[in-house]
Amino acid sequence: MIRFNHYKLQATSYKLSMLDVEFIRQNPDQVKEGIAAKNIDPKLVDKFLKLDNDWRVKVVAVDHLRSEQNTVTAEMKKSKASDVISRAQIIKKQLTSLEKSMAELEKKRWSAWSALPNLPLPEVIRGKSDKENTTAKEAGNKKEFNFIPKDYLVLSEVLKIIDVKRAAKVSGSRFGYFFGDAALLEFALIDFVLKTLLDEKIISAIAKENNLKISAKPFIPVIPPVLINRESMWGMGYADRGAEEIYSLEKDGLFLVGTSEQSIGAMHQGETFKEQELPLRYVGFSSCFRREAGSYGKDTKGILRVHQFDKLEMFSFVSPENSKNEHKLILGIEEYLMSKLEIPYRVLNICTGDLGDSAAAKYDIEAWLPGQNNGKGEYRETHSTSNTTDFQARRLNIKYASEVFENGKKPSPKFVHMLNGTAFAIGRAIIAIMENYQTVEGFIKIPEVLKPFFGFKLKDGGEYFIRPPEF
RNA sequence: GGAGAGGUCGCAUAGUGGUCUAGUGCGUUCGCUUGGAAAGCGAAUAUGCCGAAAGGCAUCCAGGGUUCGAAUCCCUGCCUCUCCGCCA
Repeated sequence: MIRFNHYKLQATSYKLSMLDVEFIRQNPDQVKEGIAAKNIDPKLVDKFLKLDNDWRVKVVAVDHLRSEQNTVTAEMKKSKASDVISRAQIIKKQLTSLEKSMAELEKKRWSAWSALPNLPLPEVIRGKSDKENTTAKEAGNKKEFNFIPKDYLVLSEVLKIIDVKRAAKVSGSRFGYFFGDAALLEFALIDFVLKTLLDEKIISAIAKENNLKISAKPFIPVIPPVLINRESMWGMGYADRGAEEIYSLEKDGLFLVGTSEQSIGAMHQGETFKEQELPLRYVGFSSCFRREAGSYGKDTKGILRVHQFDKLEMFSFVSPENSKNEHKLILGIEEYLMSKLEIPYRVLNICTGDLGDSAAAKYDIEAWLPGQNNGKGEYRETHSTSNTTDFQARRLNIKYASEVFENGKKPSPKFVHMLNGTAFAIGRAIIAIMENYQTVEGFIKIPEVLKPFFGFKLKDGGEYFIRPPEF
């Protein structure tokens, strides 16, 4: 169990905020509704408000006393009379004890505040668990196989491209080696994603396809650190609930990212963008690390659920009025990538009960895996995109400043909205390719869109099949 | 890992116990000036909290300590730079 020390953060983070305090005070019922919809006890709101109120009373008292102290200190410059000194000493004593009790309240208030998750957007379906997620659409043609399609693990056994047994010797369960063409598939997917996300024309076309009036600014490729500090992890909203999912290096105070979202989002902490710099879009590539502590017994075989995998991740910083469209654009890109790969998928609207702490809205994409369920096929999650609105931005103090005057003045900087979405989780994408592109012989045909990368291997007829080593 | 230097208001710098409610320069904004601009002149220019407001309080990397009083003194941590060592 990892323990995050919020109190250490508290003093440096008093400038920061989680949910807007003023909003919680003015709209407690709305906050309770949103929290309850996420299956979190709405009484936390009352707990926070009580502590908030007590703390404010203390702050006023302390400020008043400090003001007195400043007055006496100023007198002291002129006269060091004994009555002035004794008054100063009395104030100091009172202050010391008052400040102590204020600090205690501040800690309690801080952790109560910190425990409140982001609120779901009003249009998100209210639901208890993933069972109440709804299917927004199904897309792509499921191939008709004239044989029973095999599970990717069965295929790789013969093809010798994924090895979990040796990985178990070296690292334990839930790890894998990717060999040969499986490794090349990873590089091909990276190549394909970058060609897509760096191309303004493609992004513009995707926006048009989805009827979005939105900038077609390309993504900036980034390879971020995978070890990040506590403040950054906390700021991205991953340190409170679900901390047991995170690998930590206690000795160094560092944490392994579960997704490059965490290191990309946190890199702009404390910064203020100019409005014209937005949207700011990144596509990150990194290894991702997950303890999978809560998933004992789930997907224990193979590489569907592993402790380490590589992922290409989209991340956007946008102004608040653009975040819903940005979310749809990211979903649109995910769908574009899947449709270009010609893998059938469905899009899920994630209900409130299945949202994480930082998300206000979320869509998942599940790819069709024909080899699962004894060849009957099954949908499995491959993509996920969340709009965290201003939740992460508040915790990390990321704002943007408008150059447009309002009432003859520049408005003060506002919090940005931050969004993330999977381009490809490589392992799962490779699984989807293997199962959807398998042949009766147990070979894997390379998808059309990935062919350019495999150009040097293309055989007669411009095709290339992954085959067992003896071929 | 060893030795040294340093972290001050957007940037650059001054500041070694009360005169710092932090000076100066640059940048930025507004005004004057101008046919228009530049220059010049004048003014403004951090954030957070409490407050209806007036105003008050806090913040000089962070945390702790000394003191009636800390940017300044002491301790700890983090970060940056220079040199040495090790290293893809």
